[in-house]
Amino acid sequence: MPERYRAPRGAADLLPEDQPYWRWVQDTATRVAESYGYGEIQTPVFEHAGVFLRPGSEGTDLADKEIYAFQDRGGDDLALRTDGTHGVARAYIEHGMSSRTQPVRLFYLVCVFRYDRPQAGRYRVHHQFGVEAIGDGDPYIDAEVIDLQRTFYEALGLRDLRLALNSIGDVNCRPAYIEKLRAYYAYKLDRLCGDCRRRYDVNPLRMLDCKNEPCQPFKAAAPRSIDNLCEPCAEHFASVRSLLKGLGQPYTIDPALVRGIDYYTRTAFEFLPPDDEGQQSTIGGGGRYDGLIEQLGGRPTPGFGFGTGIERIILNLKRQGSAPRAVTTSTVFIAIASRDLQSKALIVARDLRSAGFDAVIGNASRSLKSQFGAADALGARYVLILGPRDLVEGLVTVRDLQAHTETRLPLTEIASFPKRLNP
RNA sequence: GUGGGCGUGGCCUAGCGGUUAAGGCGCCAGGUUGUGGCCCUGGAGAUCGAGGGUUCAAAUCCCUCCGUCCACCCCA
Repeated sequence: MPERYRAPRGAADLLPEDQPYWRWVQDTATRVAESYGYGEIQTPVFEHAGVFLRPGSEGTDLADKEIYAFQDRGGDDLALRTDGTHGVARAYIEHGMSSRTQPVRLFYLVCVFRYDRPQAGRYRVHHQFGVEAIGDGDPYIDAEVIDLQRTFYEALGLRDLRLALNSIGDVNCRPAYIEKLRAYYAYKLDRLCGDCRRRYDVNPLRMLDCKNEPCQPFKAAAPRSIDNLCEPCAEHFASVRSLLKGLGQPYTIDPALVRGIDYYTRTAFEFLPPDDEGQQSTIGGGGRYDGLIEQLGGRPTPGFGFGTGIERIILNLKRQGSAPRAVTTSTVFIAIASRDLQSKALIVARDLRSAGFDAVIGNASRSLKSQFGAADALGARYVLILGPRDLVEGLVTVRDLQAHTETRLPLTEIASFPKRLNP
């Protein structure tokens, strides 16, 4: 017995019946992004591992334990993409996009890979819709992209999402802030949870969103990054807030919002469902990454973007009972009464398709009754019966499954039969 | 990486120590030798997740492993 395989852990199949949701979300994403002037970009599923594993990326879970890295047969170190931003940034540099009109506005719909234990709303292969505006550090861009994201959610009917906003400073002010944070926690370490003691060394910012009970009292009084921004960062953040206010875009400042990817600077944000009880409920998030392009060998170039998880969007759409609008089709099912008419059926089906119908051919070795059953299961509107009895007169029978009516038509006129059937 | 729940035909579920593992959905066929959705009848389809153990006897009890789901970590 050959081994029976199943999809690898955390990797799911998307069956035909799942597609309406996916199409809906992806079509909406494309439409909204293009309406803001963003152009679609596709980058490879894998990159040189160094694109993701840069100096500074160590200490993040994403780089340390979630990356799918491998050597190919030629010995190159490659890695499956963990997000969309890295590849886009690499492509921006590689294709000299800095000589295009700035900012370069890009969007993508991609699958990304993270080695992690799957659970509700989390997979090892998941899909993201993302947007990147590269080459303009103006706070206006932050507001535009956040606005785009909310517009996208609302176009899907995802309402009441909460926007959590923070600023984590830049290379000029963050080191000092981190030291301040360390100083604050230094003499409290023995009262913190084990995770936080570990974070103290590796990534002190992460201590801010610890959920363990012993650490809660200290979090509230911890120094906040927004109170420790350098002047340019503070001005930037104030502008972003002012622009969001002008847009009527509600948000809450979340001093504990620290994003897990190393390249973020200044603005960081997340969209969360209104009832966000779960910890992995973030629907989408992003921020500014003014150092990334430079880290990848480009000239210093600011960037801003978000990524949002399609699986989580669909999860939330289903939770709130939203469904894609049903598509009405007019499929014609060709039932074959006699096996020697298969060749004829192929031709008739082709003619119907070029007349704009969907046409599906029945299994000629099955009874007509069975073929009608198949037409039903398919949701076909019409069944065209191809049988010798009609054919000797050059006719076919067409049954309307919805109207329960039936007509015989000349074979030469089938392309226009609905008009003849429902004048 | 850590913890917990669950693994019975394609799907959902009953059985929880003792004759050929039961039902529903779905699938196939017949009831109309050229006609659907309802109904009736019949049929196919199960190494009871895998391996080991206890027992006269195990889907049922024990152990190990695997898978899966949920939670933690973290993130979309």
